[in-house]
Amino acid sequence: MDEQWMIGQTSLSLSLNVGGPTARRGAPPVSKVLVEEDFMSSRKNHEVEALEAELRRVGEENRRLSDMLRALVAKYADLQGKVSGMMAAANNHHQSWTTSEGGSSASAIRKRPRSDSLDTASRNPSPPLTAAGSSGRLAVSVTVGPDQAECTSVQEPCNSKRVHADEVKASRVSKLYVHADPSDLSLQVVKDGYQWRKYGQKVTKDNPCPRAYFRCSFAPSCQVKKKVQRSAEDKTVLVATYDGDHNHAPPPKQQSSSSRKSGDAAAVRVSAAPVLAQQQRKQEASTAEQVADRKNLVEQMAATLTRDPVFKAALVSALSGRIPVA
DNA sequence: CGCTTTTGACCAGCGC
DNA sequence: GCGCTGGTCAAAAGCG
Repeated sequence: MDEQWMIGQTSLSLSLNVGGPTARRGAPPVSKVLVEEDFMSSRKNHEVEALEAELRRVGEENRRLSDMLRALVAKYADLQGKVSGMMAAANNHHQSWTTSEGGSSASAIRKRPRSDSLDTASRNPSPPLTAAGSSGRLAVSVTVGPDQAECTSVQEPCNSKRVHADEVKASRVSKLYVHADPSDLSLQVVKDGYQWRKYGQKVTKDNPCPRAYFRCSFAPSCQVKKKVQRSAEDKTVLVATYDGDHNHAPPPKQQSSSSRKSGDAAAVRVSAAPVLAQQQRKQEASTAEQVADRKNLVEQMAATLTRDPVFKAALVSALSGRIPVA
């Protein structure tokens, strides 16, 4: 987003001209003055004073809100700078990651050898982890990218296998939070454009709601896994944990909708919402794509803010104290 | 008939 | 070694 644009919009969105043109001193409607001048003169003076006071108050409110918006924009610019730094660092890290691709793979951390667990997982840029666009659902994704794990090289010998595996795993794990209808007990509502096959369900210790395990069924060699579980705190929130990167493109809409359960039209009406990891790995993206990425990032941020009760409360209190209750 | 889901069993890691 | 826990397998059932 362009903060210059935002600043430029402040006068548009916050110029609350409540008093209207008739509130100006010395410019009353001529026809009314002719007809009711004597009768209305004292009352009009009263109204003009009131309107002037209202105008001053609104102007003050406008100034305060503008200040708030400027502060918000400044904070946004600060955060954006940090994100840019992280992206640059990730780009450097990704280059070294890619060059070390020839050796053993991260899939070697798998506990059990399986016929389908041959190391075919590539380190291709992961497809967009998207927020499901089903009606009324709100999703926020959080990705832990390779840059956020210090030791991600799977070729380095490591004394602690456990720590090493955790680091490798953490480097490819991302979470997606989806607001779902609490009456819908299904864990299938986390639609992200990919085809998933459920292969297990387990009740975990820290959460009474069962956790469902999914595997990417679109490409047999794709080893991406997804865990979906309702949040223990808020059962309307589904937490989808993605493990690994898809080594293929997202299935076309037709194919995605051919699946019996995942055939929800809304499920494929997914925006190509980028997550940080994807942005970090796609420096070569075109300018148009970058603009779209930024737009989606802002949408995600807005969604996050609107879901934050603290933010809402602060906004309500800020506005309620300044907008008169007629 | 082929694919997906369900669900009990099994396995490995970890703490005691 | 034992029990707990998370993750996975695989047979059976369901569905279009």
